[in-house]
Amino acid sequence: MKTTNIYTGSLSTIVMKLLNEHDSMYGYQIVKRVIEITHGELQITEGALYPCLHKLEAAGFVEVSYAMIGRRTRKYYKLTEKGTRETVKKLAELERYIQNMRALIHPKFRQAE
Amino acid sequence: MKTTNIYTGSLSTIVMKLLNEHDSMYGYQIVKRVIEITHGELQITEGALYPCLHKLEAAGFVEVSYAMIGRRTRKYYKLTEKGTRETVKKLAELERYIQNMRALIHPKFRQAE
DNA sequence: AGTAATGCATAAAATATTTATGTATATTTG
DNA sequence: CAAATATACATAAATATTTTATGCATTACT
Repeated sequence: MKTTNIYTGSLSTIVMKLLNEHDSMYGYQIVKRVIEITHGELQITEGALYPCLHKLEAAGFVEVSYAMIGRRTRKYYKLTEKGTRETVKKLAELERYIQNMRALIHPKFRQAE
Repeated sequence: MKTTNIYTGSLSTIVMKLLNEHDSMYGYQIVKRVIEITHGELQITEGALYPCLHKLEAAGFVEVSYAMIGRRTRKYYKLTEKGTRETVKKLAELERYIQNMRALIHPKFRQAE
């Protein structure tokens, strides 16, 4: 039984929060930044990241611009206003997740009934 | 774009921790207990729970016993020793997840480089 | 008697991620 | 300078997980 990945379902939250902080980022930069912040504990795969970014774009949560670096095209993603509102929701959801998991895991921390 | 479920990937951790606390539980009880603890915010579906329990059993993490309640059979799950060791790992993984997500979400909380 | 709750379970569809692969440019290092 | 590594995008197949839908049967409530 391959242990399930607990990070499943968190990718878009992570990406959107990073975009919210950095104003504008490109894919490779996101991958590196996550490794940096989590000290290598979380390594986003490109196969997950790019489809995620494309979905965010399709949903109107990010907008895209291009930059030429030498002869190479770099694709920048930036949160739209709609995307920023969605990010707020995602972060609130994450906070609730953490609170709920705390309640489940540390019964002492359970809120009053 | 249907928002992704952040609880994805956490089900077996939740189940194993509850089993660890309660010594022995049956499926329906797990569903109800999670609703109770999270004040209805997390509702485990049976379609997810039962396959999860069966996988835990196949992996040797839980063992099963039956009880007759009236004319109805109730199936109890109990952590094995191996399952308890796995639960410890899962909980450590969850703590790391929360720390990493905190580092990603609240840059102020980031650990020293 | 009919509805809701208890209790198990599976299957189809939807969703998400990992792994593998592909293409191309740029930089570092022996 | 050639080879290895890093940068940078992307997609497809396989895998994993969950939601939604369905089914069966018993028990409690109204």
